[in-house]
Amino acid sequence: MNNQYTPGEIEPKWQKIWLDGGFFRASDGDGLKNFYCLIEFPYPSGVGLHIGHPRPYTGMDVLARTRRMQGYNVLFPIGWDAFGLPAENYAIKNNIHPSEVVRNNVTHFRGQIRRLGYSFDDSREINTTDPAYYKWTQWIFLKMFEKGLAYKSNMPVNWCPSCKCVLANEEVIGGLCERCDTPAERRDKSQWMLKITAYAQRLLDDLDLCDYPSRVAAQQKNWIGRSEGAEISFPVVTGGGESLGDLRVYTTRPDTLFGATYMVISPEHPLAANAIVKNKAETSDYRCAAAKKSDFERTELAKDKTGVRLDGLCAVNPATGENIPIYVSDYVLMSYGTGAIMAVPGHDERDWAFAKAFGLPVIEVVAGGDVTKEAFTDTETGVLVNSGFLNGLEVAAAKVRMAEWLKEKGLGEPVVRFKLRDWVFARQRYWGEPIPIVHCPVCGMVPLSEDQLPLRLPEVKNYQPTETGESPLAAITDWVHTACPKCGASAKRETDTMPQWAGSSWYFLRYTDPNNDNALASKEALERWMPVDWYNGGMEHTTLHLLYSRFWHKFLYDIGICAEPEPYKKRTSHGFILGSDGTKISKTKNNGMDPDEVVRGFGADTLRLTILFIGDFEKGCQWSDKAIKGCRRFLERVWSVSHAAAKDERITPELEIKLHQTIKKVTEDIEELKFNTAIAAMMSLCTALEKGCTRGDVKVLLRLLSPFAPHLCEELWELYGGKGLICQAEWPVFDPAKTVEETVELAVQINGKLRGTATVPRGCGQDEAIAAALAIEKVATFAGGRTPDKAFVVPDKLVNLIFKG
RNA sequence: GCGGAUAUGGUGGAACUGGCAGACACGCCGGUCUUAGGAGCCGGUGCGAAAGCAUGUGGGUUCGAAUCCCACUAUCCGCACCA
Repeated sequence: MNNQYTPGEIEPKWQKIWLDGGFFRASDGDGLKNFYCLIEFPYPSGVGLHIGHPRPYTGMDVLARTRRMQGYNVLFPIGWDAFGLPAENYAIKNNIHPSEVVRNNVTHFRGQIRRLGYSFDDSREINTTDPAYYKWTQWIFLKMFEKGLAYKSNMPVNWCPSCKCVLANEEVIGGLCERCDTPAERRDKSQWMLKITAYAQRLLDDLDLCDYPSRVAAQQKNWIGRSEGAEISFPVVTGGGESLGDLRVYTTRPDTLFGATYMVISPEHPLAANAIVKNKAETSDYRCAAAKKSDFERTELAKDKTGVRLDGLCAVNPATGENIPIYVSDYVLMSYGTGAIMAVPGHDERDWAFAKAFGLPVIEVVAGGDVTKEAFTDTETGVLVNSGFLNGLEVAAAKVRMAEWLKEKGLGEPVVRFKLRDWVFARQRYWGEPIPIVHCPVCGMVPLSEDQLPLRLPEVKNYQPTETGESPLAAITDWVHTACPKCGASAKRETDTMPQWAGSSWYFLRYTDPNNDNALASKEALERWMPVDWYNGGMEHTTLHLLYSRFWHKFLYDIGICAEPEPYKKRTSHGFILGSDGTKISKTKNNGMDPDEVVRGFGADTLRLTILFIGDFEKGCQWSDKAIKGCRRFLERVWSVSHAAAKDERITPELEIKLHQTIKKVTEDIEELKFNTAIAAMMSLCTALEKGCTRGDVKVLLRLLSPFAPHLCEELWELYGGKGLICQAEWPVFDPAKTVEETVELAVQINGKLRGTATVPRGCGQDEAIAAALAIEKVATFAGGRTPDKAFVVPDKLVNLIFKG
């Protein structure tokens, strides 16, 4: 008999059997209990799988395998998010076509993933760079164009000088390019935009329909950034009293209008370039200096307030009727609100700092603080003062009263604002979906018709990004020059491509029907599988992919493609995994692990177990080689105990309670992604089995363990289990009555201090428990015949006896 | 500054709804088998000689607090001149 556990042999064996048998293919049959379980599909980079991948994949694989054993028809797909800069940069460096780079990387990834024994549905693999796939990415874009949600606009965008490409706001982290940490510059460019802001309110409201962790929901809420306030008009006049129209401001504190002692406009505001301004040279210098600053510099230098007064102009505070000066300062952003503010230095920190720097008056209009020392920004406790008809009101009431007053006088109205900006949706690079729009000198922007999709990426010799900010596609004249689909005149194609986020914004829909050529997916398939039951992914995608894909899905819902307003029923997030030294994994530091190496050395099952055992799935954790050994040891023990088990199939009564307890624990822990404690429970069960057990006992453990260590369990199931494969076996069910012992140990305390334990029958009454506690020698000695003054009994848990004096 | 989280032995980490803190594992110590052990198996292992003391710090509530409340500190993540 083979008594050696040899993962190197049994793992490839089972991987082949699973694949050949198609055991993990989801069925599109009717009347089944369906479960759609999703991981974020990987970007197939050249270096292959790294430590970050196996953790979420293994976690979700455990869930998928468990669900199948519980009788569900499970969709657990994988695909490749393969457009994007790294493949293109690699292609440039090594002079290989990006599509070939992707093909090689995918082959590598697929092999690595297979060697880890994941139960992905191999028949539904998708690839965002496949024209049959991106046809539908382009189709969705055209639908958005049709509805006015995709538009071209000339506006300041984030430009990465290193990637030579624009970035979405979400891709700029602290002023730096997310990908290469180069400070992003601001450039004025005509760009394709998607009007995600049109969905801001719904993206916020519908968070209530989703089961998201609080940190995810909070982060999205924050990013959408809703605020309620008012827009107010301030008349602008020249020194001579001549009217120049109104200056509109947005404020969340209309109640403080009486305290507005000056105004500030952004350097980009049209009024800053007004011809009537007397100190034109000075203001113009300031505007140029601000324009030159990158966003990075503008935020880094944030705290020092600079600015220039517009001489020859002033505004009129509509509440007080007083003339107040207007300044230009870069602490006011053109991109939020109206690009102009009323400054209330008494009650806004930034205004206070500016007023101090420029010697401007500070007026207290909300009592409660000391505005000579700092701005008083509290809105809960203050009462209005120096504010005419608002005097004596609390802030909330003052806001209401002011809104009425503004409406009466026609000076302003309530407004809701969001921090969320529209999505910059074009990149000046080669390796992305071509935007299916033609620029016609006669008709303007003309969309391709549906039958002209997919618009394929042309072959090029040179993918180098250009210094001018034009896409490499612009150099392919054959491709660029085309006939207008509408009038036939000679026209030019759009040469920008879509960002990497395009393909991933709807991929989960394609899995439901991956080969459909007539629709992005059939209605039946979408209804069968959507919404995704459980989507696990990384926190880093909360404001990017998660928000973008919710937006696209809502749009598809609006045009009748999808039946549900939200794509994901439940979202969880695995913690970030750090290197063995507690820092971010990096190749140079050699603090990570190579999955292939661990598979070779210990086996895939050991790797799967280790990566889940190492800590709480949803919290961050540190990779450590130490844990591998213990997990491999455990599998060896399962191997030996299975061989050593008595041939009897009946369960041993002594173990029965432990078995039911473990089934309960493992089943419940998997639902909560508490894989680490589930594994601990199985280790403990294994220890119990080692003291003597039957094959029936072992079979319970094998089924519980099989989602975690599927190869080993298949092998042992084949040897001792019985019919079929363990991946198709039934998940064990526990009997709640059998999870509890007949007797329990009560903790016995005297005056709150633990003094011993007493064994009593489960469910015994108070008096019996107290009597048992008093019977303990130590307690009896202490009591010396006295009865306790008081006693607290927690049934089946604890007795606390109180003796006074 | 705002929002979200975390803090428990030598280490990774457990602990239901307030009820025996340290499950499970690593490491370490001892034993055993062995020509040998960086293998296996068995036993021990929070600190303290003990009374006792222990869940980042300081208070509080309670018969009883890792858990609840208040005030801090430290670390991590996200956002940040958003009016």
